[in-house]
Amino acid sequence: MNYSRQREEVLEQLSCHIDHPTADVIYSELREKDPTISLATVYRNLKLLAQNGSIRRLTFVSGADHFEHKLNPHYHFVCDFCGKVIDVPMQVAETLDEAASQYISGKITGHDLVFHGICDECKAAEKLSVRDDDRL
Amino acid sequence: MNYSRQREEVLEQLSCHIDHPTADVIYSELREKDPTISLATVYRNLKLLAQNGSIRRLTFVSGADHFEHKLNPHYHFVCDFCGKVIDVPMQVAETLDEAASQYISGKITGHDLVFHGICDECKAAEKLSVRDDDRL
DNA sequence: TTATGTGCAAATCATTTGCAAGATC
DNA sequence: GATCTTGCAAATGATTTGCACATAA
Repeated sequence: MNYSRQREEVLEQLSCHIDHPTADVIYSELREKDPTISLATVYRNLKLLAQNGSIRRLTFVSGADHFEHKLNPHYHFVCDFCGKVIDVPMQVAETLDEAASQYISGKITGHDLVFHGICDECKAAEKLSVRDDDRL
Repeated sequence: MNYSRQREEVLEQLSCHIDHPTADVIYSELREKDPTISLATVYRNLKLLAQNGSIRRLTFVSGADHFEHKLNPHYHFVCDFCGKVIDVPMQVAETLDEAASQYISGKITGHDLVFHGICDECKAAEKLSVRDDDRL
């Protein structure tokens, strides 16, 4: 990955946020300093930076939202290669909510726990062909 | 909420999935049984059903993706009213990954933990005015 | 017989892509 | 100079909305 002023700006702008802005927020803020930067460049660089691990995209699964019928509460596993969502039938840890309540002032009603990794099928496929990570 | 055949169909179609389909998948499947149902109706009903708690929409924050500069790993709190994302500086529980690995066959690389609830500002505002939950 | 829900098409929002021009190595 | 990156505008994908008609209470 070559150097680019715009990518540097995107990273710097994100770094000075204590909250978690959207691409559009970053774009609007950058426009004030650099009136020619384009939204596409912001999106492109956010994606690149997320792929190389410098920043994190907060998302459950990329693409369209997924739905499930509400049964008993449970956790999920998302394959970061194919995007598949699998239920994890492990015990839900209610104690986590109590632990977190000491750190935030709002009222906690529950939590979502999503494990990330590679599913068996993708793990097998990965051995054969290296892929360019288009997700993230 | 009145009864509607279409809403019933959406709920039933989702119930018979062990995976986590998108709105479009539900729509395509329903079209075979009920060739006149519209995509808008599927979206509308998925939203209503999620709002009334019958089903769950799998999403981190609704709307555009959010980004953060990667510091040390940490958890998040999302206000279900205003959508705000706040860092939770509690200790990350690596033991969760081990626990989950007994239930799934893929390789786990990490996890995301998102607490849900109501932030202080919304909690205060809520006392004054009841809102119609447009999120979800 | 009023409020609610539907189907359709158009609108909107988030994100990506094609392409010609500019920057980097 | 070959390759990577940008800006712009157009394209795409996901979801919502306006409106006239149909259905439920």
